[in-house]
Amino acid sequence: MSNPTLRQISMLELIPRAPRKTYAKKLKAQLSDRGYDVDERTIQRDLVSLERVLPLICDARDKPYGWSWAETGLGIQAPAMDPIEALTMSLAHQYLEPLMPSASFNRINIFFKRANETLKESSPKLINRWRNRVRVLPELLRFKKPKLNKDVEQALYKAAFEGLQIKALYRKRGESQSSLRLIHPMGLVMKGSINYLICMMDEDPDQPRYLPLHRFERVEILDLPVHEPKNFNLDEFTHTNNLSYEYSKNLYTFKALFDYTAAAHLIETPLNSSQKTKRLEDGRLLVSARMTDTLQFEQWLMSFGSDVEVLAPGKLRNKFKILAKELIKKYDD
Amino acid sequence: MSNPTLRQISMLELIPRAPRKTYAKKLKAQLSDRGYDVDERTIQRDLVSLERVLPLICDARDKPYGWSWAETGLGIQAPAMDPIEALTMSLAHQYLEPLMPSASFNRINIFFKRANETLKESSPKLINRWRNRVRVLPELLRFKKPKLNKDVEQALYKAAFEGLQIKALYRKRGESQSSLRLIHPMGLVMKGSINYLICMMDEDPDQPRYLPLHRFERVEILDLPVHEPKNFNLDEFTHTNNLSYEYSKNLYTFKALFDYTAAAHLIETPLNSSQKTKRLEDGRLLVSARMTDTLQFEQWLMSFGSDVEVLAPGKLRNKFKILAKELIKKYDD
DNA sequence: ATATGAAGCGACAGATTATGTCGCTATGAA
DNA sequence: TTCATAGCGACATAATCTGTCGCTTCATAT
Repeated sequence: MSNPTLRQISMLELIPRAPRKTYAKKLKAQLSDRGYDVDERTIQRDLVSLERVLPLICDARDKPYGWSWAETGLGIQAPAMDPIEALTMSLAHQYLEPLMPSASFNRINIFFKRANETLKESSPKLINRWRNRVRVLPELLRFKKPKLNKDVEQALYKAAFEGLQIKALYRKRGESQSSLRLIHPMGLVMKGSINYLICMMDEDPDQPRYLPLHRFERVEILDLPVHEPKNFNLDEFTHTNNLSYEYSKNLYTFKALFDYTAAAHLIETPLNSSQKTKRLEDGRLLVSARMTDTLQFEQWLMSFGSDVEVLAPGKLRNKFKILAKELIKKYDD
Repeated sequence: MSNPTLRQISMLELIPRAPRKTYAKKLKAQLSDRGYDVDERTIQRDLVSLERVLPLICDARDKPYGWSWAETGLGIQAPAMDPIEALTMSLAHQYLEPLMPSASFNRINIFFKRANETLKESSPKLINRWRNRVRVLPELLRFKKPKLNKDVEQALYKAAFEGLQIKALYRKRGESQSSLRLIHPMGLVMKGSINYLICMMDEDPDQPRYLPLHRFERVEILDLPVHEPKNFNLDEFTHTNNLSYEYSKNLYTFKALFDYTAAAHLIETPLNSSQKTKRLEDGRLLVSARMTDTLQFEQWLMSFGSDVEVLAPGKLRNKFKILAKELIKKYDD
């Protein structure tokens, strides 16, 4: 344990990225916990010597000096990402980019940057080819993402994680002015391009609410633990508040006829493992499966337009009957 | 540069994760390139001394010994992930899990594992709370993901990245037997839960094809560069092959009336920056925007069922008219 | 069976480094 | 001014690092 290498590696792992910083004394304590009991002087010397060869920054404006990794520096990573891992990371990057709020996404960009570094090093010429040759295609329409303040986002995550009350400037839907509120964060829900804070508000201490993060203007974390209803259950909350789409936990046996080309993909990516398909003589595809009763599923069915005919359950077929009639009413002029 | 710490860190960064391995001699050469010119004996000694304190594995069955990081070991990472970064990573994890092919996803799991490690350390009690209090909700129906062989996937990525021909056992849609083919990989397209290899096949050397990865049974990478059509353009290919949904690059001015509650989210997450909304006296929401002509957009509109009435363009309104008539035909019995 | 070569390992010695200690200095707060 | 805190230079000693060399082992070629 008296190995200077290992101690220095541990120390490097303890130094945060700028703008956060740490101090010799703190490092001494942390290293001591890990079994490296050395003089503070040694740590100072280590820091200075590592600073010469790594992107470390010493903020010497105040004493004690604050040490951090340069914001853009690449740091250390071992073991090396292998090229396939790196490719997969660059894919993950493409998957996430349109989905995550950009403030969050930027925050972890450094990991994807490192993946690209790896690729660049292993085959500098191929990386451009890869970029031109890989696409993650959207499955559905992409909406504009609401703008989200980075500090606000960070504070809300932190408060939700640590279970601390916040004082926040929040603008209600439709209102142009935001007002100061005391809020007890209880959870986060990401849905499409909108993130919601699930919380209790002091003005109505019985009913949990969901507030889109982008309507927060300023957030201050208080040092008070949140008060929340006993036995609060996030899943239950999202269901009863139409954040997730389940109508009920009811299962029914679904049956429908699809246009073959429109639904051929179901053969390889079935709705679930209960699905059965059969191609009929008229070319159409008969699909049946046990499904839970969700709005989402109905929307998905409707998106097929006239390429689907629902057979069962009767209730669902009926909904489509009504739909047909209402559409005729709208368009038959 | 004669600092043993830095040399050892560099060395650790050069050691791959098991089952891949590296050798003392190779390390000597690589370190020499980086300016650390030391004897091979020194490297051997470093390896042995680091093995005692880090999850390194020495495969001593053959000589030269093969060195690697233990498959499950956590490795080194500096600078420290800050807690917010770690939270964001754990979010990214939730976003990706249902989207990525699981073979890929497992491959980069180690990064998310590390994020959890960070959280566990900073607030061991809160991590469970976080798990219970954060949800990424699906925007659309999730299908079962086709099973994908890990080695096959890895080989196809590699071949696509490096532009090498492959010999593969591929099963055509509908066929139960797979057959051996010579294939020239040109790109990858991820769409929903299916990944496609874009490639030329020797049996038809003019027309690029797209083959779902899960229909490959075995892949062998050859050491021959791919032959591909001149000026191949992936985006063009996906458009003309219905992988991406664009009908044309045509823009039109879209106008429709939405049920207010069904479409209220458009106010905060507009279709694009050209969108304008207006609430009418009857409560409905008039939405207009410049849109490109895509199947996807039409499907999205249809998924609203009778909660939308398309006004313009006339062509699109007409499509809905026809839809209404066809639905009536199907359901009016 | 023998020769050959490659790789690992122990030993050694000299050079280098690492470390704790101490005292001095600079800085800001009381 | 005094006091406390940190940083820093110096120093002596212990610990280490490193290149070298020769021995051993093992697999392969002859």
